[in-house]
Amino acid sequence: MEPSSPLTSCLTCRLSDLCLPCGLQINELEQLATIIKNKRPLRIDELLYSQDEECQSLYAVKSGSFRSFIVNSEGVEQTIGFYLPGELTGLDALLHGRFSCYAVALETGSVCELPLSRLNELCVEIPSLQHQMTRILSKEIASDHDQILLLGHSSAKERMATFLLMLSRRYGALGFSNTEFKLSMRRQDIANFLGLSNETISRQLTKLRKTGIISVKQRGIQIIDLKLLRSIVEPCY
Amino acid sequence: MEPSSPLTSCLTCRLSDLCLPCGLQINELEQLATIIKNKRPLRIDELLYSQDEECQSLYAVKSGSFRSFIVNSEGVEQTIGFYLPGELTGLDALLHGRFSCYAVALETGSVCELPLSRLNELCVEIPSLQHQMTRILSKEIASDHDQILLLGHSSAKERMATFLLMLSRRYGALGFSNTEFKLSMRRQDIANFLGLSNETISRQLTKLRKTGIISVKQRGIQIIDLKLLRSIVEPCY
DNA sequence: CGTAGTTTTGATGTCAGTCAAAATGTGTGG
DNA sequence: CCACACATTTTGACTGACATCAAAACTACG
Repeated sequence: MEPSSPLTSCLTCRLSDLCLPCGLQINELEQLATIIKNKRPLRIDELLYSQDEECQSLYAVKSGSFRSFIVNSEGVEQTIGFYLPGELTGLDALLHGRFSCYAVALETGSVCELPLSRLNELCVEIPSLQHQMTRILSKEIASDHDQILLLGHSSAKERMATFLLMLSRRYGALGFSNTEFKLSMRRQDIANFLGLSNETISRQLTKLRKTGIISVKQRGIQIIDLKLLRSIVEPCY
Repeated sequence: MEPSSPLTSCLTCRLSDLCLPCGLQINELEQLATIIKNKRPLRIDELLYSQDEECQSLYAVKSGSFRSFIVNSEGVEQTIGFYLPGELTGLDALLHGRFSCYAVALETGSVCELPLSRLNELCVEIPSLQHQMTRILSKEIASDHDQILLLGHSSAKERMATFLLMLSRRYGALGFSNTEFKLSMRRQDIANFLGLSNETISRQLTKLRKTGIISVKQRGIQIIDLKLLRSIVEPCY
């Protein structure tokens, strides 16, 4: 009998190169797999965790997609990011042991639950697991810095292009098409993420469609001219 | 004879509660102190490290202040943050081993250099040091999220107030006055950090001065009505 | 088929950017 | 100590990109 159900085993998971197991030996993977708890699938709009809630576990996205957002004292909501399969959520909770944002399912999806107490024990035992944790934390910081640059110094057009390119890259890394994908979030969510209004998102998508760079069918996006899309962000292209 | 010069010893450093040593035992502090290298003081505008440069060490600010910024492919500069004494820089380099931003001295200052190879060894030996590293990484993520919220959803007035309150809090934590301090950065740096123009910074400071909330004498700032300043950011105040 | 939610489109307003110039500060050499 | 050059900050006038408001079009789902 396996130490854990096949569904949660990191050994057979096709996401293992993107996720926490990256760089681990087989016996270490087995150890990691033993601490993972199954969480029942979440449905659209279901909360994975809430801001200020005590953080007992981190969560790795197994399927579906999630949106994280913070709410400030005035009730203003800011979408911080979107999580796709293989990505780890809740890293900002390691400071005080409480989640500093909400995470909500954008579609039906599932996660691997990693109880913090056991994860911490394992990190002491397996230095390469600790190392991978540190790399994931550092990656989050680097990508937050990119987001700060985007929000501080880009036009609506550049933000829209950057957003589509970011999804393209991440879907590509997952083995999906990097030119054709379905948005799991509403226009409103994209707008909030990019610091724009949903009307502006709509208009920018229309412009990109009319110039033949993309095709838009509701949530379905097809990137027709990837180079031209890149040139919006990097004119040297 | 001491294992390291008194200047770099974490045992006597008044910043130890804010910095990497937080939560460590005395013997662990001694170990940490042995790996710290002295760096000669940096003068204004001197680079501590550069974007894309190989990261051999992290740096903890000992005195003075630093500005970190990234430059995108178009040459656009975005100030990511300001580092005050007790704060650790270069955390975004842990992913690929290269700095992903520049760090420059805003005034004469000095740093403790922490060679990564030795720091990593020590983290394996001392779990509470590793834990503190993780907390510092998580703190950086949480504060980046706050910055994303600020850039995505705040007016110029709110950004200016938030910036002053952030400095007030951090100077306070260092044991300095939280109502009277000298800005070490130019208006242009503040503007770039907040995603605004330097003219807007100037105008916002003038407005705050005229309403009696602060007094401005060049780089010298005095917060006259802290509550009123807070109420700009949190109306419930 | 009808209702509710989402997206698109259009008209108008505003906050902050840009440009330009004046005011103030800083540093250097005589 | 002063005079000059240069950098930074402030102020004013104008502009423009995106927000806001409003309504229509589209989609989804019972």
